[in-house]
Amino acid sequence: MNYEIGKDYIKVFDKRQFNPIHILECGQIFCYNREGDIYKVYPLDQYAEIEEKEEYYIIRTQNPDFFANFFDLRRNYDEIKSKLSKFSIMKEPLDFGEGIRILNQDLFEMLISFIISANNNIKRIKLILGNIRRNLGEKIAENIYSFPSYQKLCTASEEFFKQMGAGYRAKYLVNVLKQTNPQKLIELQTLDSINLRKELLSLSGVGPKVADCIMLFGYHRGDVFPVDTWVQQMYCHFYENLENREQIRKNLLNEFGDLSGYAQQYLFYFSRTNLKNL
DNA sequence: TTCCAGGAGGGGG
DNA sequence: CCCCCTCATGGA
Repeated sequence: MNYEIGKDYIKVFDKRQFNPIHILECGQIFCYNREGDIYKVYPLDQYAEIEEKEEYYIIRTQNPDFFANFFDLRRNYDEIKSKLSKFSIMKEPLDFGEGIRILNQDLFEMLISFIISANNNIKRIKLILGNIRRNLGEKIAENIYSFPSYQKLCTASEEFFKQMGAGYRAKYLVNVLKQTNPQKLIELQTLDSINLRKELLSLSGVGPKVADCIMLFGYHRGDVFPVDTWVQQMYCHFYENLENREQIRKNLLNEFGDLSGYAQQYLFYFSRTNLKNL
């Protein structure tokens, strides 16, 4: 893709392959804010601001290399979209979510974030994670705090996570911090998707859907299809009435193969914002 | 008031 | 294996 890296910025010229609104609002990330025309993004302990210019988007950051990888800039999404466009069901979602990219997010942050996401809504997920950041993280910008380190999170109690709003998921968080750590998650990268999924499923608070989200947004696996309530509604609307999410997942994986992860994100974004009006 | 949200854990059959 | 229930919380 056409982009330019400077000392403290990245300019992205191909607006059809990079739309910060769709990238950030499509449900894959919880650490961002919009202030006027500027998007502020703060994965892990990094920080960037994105603004649209006439000929390009500019990402202002002290760590452009990190965000070039974070925004998956080296991947050509024209190819992916071209292949996906052969599926008739993808026509509208591709148009609606033009410029979506699958982010390369931190494994440990994905684990914690998507445990909290279970049976929850995005607004409240952002709220809970923001509470945890504000209480355990370090200030990295005005009113913005870093994602806490593993060591810092380990000092937190179940009662603390409940106070942050995590509800009954507080117990899962305390448990999972004992089961694994960031380094162990990195070491799982070498596993094939079947065994990686098996390992993730052994963790507290990680079921089929959460495991698939971690694999897609953290490990960037294309051969996963997270099935949540929106995907299920989408499937019942466009394919057939099925209540078994595991069966839905298998069918969609069989349909989209290694492009499943990308297809899922377009379909999820489209369904969550439009399906209720169809 | 009831229902729902990027579901998972646990028990019983 | 499957089916059923429960688990906080806040907005609609």
